[in-house]
Amino acid sequence: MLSTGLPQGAVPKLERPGPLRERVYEALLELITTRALQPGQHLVESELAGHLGVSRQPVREALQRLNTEGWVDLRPAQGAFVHEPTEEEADQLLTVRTLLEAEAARLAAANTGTAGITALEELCAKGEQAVADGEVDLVVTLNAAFHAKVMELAGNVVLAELAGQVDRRVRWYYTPVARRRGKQSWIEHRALIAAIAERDEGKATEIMRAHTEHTRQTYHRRERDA
Amino acid sequence: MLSTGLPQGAVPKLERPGPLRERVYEALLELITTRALQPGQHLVESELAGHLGVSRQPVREALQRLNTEGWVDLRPAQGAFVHEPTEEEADQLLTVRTLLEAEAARLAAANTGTAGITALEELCAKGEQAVADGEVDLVVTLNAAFHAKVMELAGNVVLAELAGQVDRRVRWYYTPVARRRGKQSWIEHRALIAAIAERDEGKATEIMRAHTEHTRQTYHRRERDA
DNA sequence: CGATTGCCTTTTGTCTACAGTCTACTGAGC
DNA sequence: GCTCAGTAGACTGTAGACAAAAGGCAATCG
Repeated sequence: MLSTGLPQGAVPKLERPGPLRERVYEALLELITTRALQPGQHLVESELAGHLGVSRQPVREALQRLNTEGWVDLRPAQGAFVHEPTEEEADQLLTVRTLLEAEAARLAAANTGTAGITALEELCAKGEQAVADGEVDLVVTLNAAFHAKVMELAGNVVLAELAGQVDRRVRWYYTPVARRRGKQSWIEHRALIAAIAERDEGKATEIMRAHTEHTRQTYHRRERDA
Repeated sequence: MLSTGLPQGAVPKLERPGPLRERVYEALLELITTRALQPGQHLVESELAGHLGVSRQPVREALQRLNTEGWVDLRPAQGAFVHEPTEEEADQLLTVRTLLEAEAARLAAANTGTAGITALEELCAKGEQAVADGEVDLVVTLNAAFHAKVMELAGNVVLAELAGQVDRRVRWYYTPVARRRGKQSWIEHRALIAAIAERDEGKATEIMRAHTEHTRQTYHRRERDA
């Protein structure tokens, strides 16, 4: 026990900058997902290093991590290139996402108590409000938060980690068309909450599966309507 | 098109050593999975570097990759430690594995032609032979090969990648007890092949699910019987 | 005798330098 | 005019060196 009379949360924890490679990683991921770095673009280590004001080393480490996670392709002795999503890959990612999310819904239905339900309902309310207000970016954020919450309630850390990566990449592919699926999406969220509250595993699984399948179909409609 | 009259596979590809970090990565992974490096052990970069005859840099890069894949925990400014599997984590991992493998079985049933069936049957025959001969290591290898083949037939690269990582970690946790599940396992493999050959997606899914669930139960029996 | 504080060792985090390799361009030969 | 060899440039892959942070130990003060 600390014998100083300081109140618990008063000390701002003296924000440590954290490892440089982490921040470089975050920065690059941000640049990629926002399309500031376009697919296929050649990433030169020294350029990025100079641009970010660090040495090549942290940049290298960040690039390698991005490589293992599928964001960039690392061609030997040639450099890093932003990964170019293919139609097939997007479809496969969506398949996996459906699988993981559906399982998360099932586990959430099995484990969640009233506290969790309340949290979901709050997020859902916020989301519906954001849709009504036409705040597109906020809707996207809240949608991610909702799914993340379901994942959290599932209580499977391994599953959550995998789904986190898959989701982020799906969102990357999907961003250009994410705008159109607004209202209907939150209706489905409501149904999911109900199923979880009833602890109906099968129902929750099916609703989530249908929900992410709708997302996939929206994605595929992209080409025709674009 | 190459105009040289050389046969296609004749040139031994002039074996390039490949990036050092890759080889270091493989080496460390081998050391971890074989328990040469025990869970919780502190991995010192300079030691590993000296031991492997390389500089610290490739070791660092390998460690970071191992970190993102969950093999080691990288505590800031303190170093790398071999990850210590917990009971809970093992269970979650097995859950995810069941999920991924079952989906792979479903997709394999949907896509596989006669060539694929033949390949599976060959692997299965080899496996049964190895069980009969009591060649334990070979059985483990063939089991992995069989599941990898099913995954390949599923034709979903993303799914395969995820399952590959999960499987490898499961096998790490599971190795000490992997010995006991021999004969029964290959009977189930036979059933799975039949379901895939019939293109019965539901049946294939269920068989694979039951199969990996058996594995999980075997794992949990470990404590009592050990 | 116990707690605290300062120093010291160890290890990581970062930067700079050098060597190997691939690409693209230039110029000569056919 | 086209092809091919040669060469120069650029970038990555690797190594070594320096600085900063964390943990451990001992000496000191209460």
